[in-house]
Amino acid sequence: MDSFGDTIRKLREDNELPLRTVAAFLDIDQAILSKIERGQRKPTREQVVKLAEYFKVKETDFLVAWLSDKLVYEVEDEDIALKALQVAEEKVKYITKNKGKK
Amino acid sequence: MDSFGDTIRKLREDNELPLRTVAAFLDIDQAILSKIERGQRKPTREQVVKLAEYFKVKETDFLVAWLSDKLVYEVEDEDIALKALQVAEEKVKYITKNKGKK
DNA sequence: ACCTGTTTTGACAGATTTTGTCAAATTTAG
DNA sequence: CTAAATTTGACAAAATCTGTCAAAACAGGT
Repeated sequence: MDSFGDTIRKLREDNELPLRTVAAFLDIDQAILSKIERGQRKPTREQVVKLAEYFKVKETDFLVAWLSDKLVYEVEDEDIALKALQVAEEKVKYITKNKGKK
Repeated sequence: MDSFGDTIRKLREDNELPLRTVAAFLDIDQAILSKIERGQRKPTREQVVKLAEYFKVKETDFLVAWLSDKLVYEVEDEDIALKALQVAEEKVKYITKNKGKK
């Protein structure tokens, strides 16, 4: 069960790229990328999109990994985490179902 | 499928209380409470807890409604919203399962 | 129409969080 | 030991959050 950070670290290491190179492509300091890879910082949506492009991964896959990480982060110190996620799921289903109506 | 704001508005109106009164209990301006009820502002965790106390509702129920609202807010303009929630659910299950280990 | 109390709106401000830079320290690989 | 790569932490600018305040809009009663 890898976090987004784990994923891009593996990709970067498999391609034997230094932080510097990838960070330059993202237009940020390598310190930030280092922290993102280790889960100390959350990347922005734009950075995730760029990373998908850079590593030639389906953008949607990266976005799902990133967004779900954010959700986990948001609920993780609540013991009602699971329940909240499930209720949120129902709400989203309800909302998309009634999209455009009324 | 009510949002947290809908819920407390109904409770307040059922008890025929003006915004002023409830807002005073929360120690905020009534303008904020008005916005919270209509979903224009997100209440803080502490406010949710106080509201549960005020309306004599189980704190957990309010926290679930509140947290799930926040989650919906966070994903709602992504078309991968549902998938992200589901992945987040898996991650949370995985994390709580391995709590205290390693 | 006119009061009176309630609610909503929007401009504003202070506090907090996010997002990043930079340089120094640490780690890793020869 | 050296050189490159990575990590750490102090700091700053920008963005977001949380609230106040006063004016505008609304609702009900007389």
